[in-house]
Amino acid sequence: MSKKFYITTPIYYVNARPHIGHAYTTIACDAIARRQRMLGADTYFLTGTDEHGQKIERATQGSGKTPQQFADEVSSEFRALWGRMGLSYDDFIRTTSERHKRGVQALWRRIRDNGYIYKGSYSGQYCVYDELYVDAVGPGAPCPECGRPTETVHEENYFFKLSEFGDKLLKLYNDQPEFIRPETRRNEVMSFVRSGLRDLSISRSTFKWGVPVPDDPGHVIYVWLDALSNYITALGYGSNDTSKFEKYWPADLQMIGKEIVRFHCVYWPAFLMAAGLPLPKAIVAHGWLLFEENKMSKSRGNIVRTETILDAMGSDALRYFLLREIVFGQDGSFSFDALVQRYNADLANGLGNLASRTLTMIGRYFHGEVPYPSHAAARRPADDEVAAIARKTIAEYSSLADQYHFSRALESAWSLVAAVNKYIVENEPWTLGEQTDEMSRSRLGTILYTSAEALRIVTALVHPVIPDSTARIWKQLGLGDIQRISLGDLSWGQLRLGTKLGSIEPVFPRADKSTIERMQKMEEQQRPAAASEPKPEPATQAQPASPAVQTAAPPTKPAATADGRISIDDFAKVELRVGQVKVAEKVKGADKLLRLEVDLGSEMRQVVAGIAEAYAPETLIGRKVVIVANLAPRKLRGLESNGMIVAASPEGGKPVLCGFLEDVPIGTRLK
RNA sequence: CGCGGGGUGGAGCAGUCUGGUAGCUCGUUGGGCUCAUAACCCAAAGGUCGGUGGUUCAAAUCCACCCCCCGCAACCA
Repeated sequence: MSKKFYITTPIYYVNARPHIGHAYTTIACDAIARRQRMLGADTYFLTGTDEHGQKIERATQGSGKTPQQFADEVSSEFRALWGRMGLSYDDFIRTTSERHKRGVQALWRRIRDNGYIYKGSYSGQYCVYDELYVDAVGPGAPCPECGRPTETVHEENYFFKLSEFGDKLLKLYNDQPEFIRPETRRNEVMSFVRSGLRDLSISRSTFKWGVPVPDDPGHVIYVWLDALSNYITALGYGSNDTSKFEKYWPADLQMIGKEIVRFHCVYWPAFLMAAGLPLPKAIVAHGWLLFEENKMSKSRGNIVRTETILDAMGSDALRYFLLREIVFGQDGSFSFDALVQRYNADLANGLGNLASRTLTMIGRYFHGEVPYPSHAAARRPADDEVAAIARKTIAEYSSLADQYHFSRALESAWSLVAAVNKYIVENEPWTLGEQTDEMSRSRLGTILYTSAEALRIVTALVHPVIPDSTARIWKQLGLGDIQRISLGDLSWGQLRLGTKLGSIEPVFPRADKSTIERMQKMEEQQRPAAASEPKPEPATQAQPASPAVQTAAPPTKPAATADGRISIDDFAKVELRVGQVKVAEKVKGADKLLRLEVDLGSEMRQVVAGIAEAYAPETLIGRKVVIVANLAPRKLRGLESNGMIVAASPEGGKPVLCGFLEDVPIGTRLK
């Protein structure tokens, strides 16, 4: 019986549309799944979407859509993109599907019947964004995870006895050091668990969009319990047919992003332990993908759309880049420049060119049939060296790929490409091609066989990473269907003599500056369109049904004309006045804040301004500044700020105070 | 002591767990080749691996302390 391999991606929350970060995780899993299939494992690759929760329910309020419609839309976007990228998942689970709901409820019952669920009440702060209760902070306090304001809630909930699992979890981490990788994540989790676990609220009664708690339909199951269980419900857990569950569970690898480590490494194993189910064998957390050094975020507007890269360069270019350039587990940086450079250097000039030169020569000198390597007089040590390097590469690549060190594995594969290029140059097959004597022909055959065989090996090894282009090279080598090869058996010398080459065509056309420009243009065109798209964030905040709520949505813009300009009346609402700084001092405990007392002529105002990094307090005394005089007061670091100081704020630079070239009386209004 | 990530040739990064000639890509300079996608190969210049101390026959790697940079939040009305 063949080995099985069950691999999962996180299920993606439909709160956000698919972007390159989602693609990164899924591509990594796809490459692993493909490799496992080529190794002969009975592989099952799961991905899906997470669709419940208050955030989704709120997002659709006032939009005219039901949560289900909204989830359907975004979920299908994920599937469309994955389809376009040819991702080889075996199943796509949605948390709103019947099979999932049934499974979650079955899991709930089992945990409950084992005595790990009780009813209690909670009153305190709750972060809607993270779907998380926040301990020990007052009303309106920001969420420690995301900084968004929390809401005060009073709920009767079901609780999970997480507190009973601390020791068992620590034992798990100790006994199975491979359970969480990389190690920094493991350390984080261990210190989190050591600091003590509290029981976890696992139901909500304040909203409806979720899976009902069995036997108590007034509650829905906590989204994380709901979401995490997808990994088993997709296998039929809790259904009539549990054959897949029996066969594939526990998972061999659960891939996650570093932001959800706690849920997967603490809560999930605890839930499983409580249910008496086997635990996954490994959880691997990858890093974040940054865009040109910055974190990608909606607010920055720098999320790169995967479609753009697919359109301009194809799926393999992206796959190769992400897995080669980024050290798996660490944060990585994406940029169009780096993408194109990597593509040209490794794929076009490296593998593509090697294929092209090798196959062209076989076509020209041997009528497109793989020639015979000579075993006799025409053999040179260099030929055996290439074979030796190839053998070493197979071993090295396999070992690194099995540890998910993609970048190093690929580096190793490309060292074989470089070795063959060098071999070709040093042996000058083109010179031999002009000779007709037996010896030269034999030598030429050996060189080209050696090159082609090395090419075949690289192609097979990296097929899981760049499936489309390697399949094409495989065809050009005359080898048929690459899917059928067995990686475990890959070894030097399997290329059959006389193999008839397919038609030769470039697999990786060179990219250049215009490719970059094209991608940038595509992104720019996308942005304004995206802005006008109905935002999932609630636009209507009219009914204060939930008092403390302030979502992260951009502040409501004042009434504006169609082209975004404001009337003079609107401007007149802003009272700008000249003031003179009388007192300036640092706000204690704050890096950026200065407390200023500003003379506006008619009154003194206390203003707190974020300019401490640009101006020393003493240099401001006596200086005339412009103040927004009628701004609503606001507390900053405990101090009330009455007004705002006007400054130019260069992107990424320090603020520069506004001033006048001529002298102006204090209190003068600006209009 | 807020959380996190870093400091390795000009740029970007591996290597650090498991000490033993510091590696890769790009760039620069000079040369070679012409089979190949203006691709390929060779050579050269360029590094006190943030600092100090320690362990060791041996430290980029292990230990201790310190310095600096970046992201996020607290604090940019």
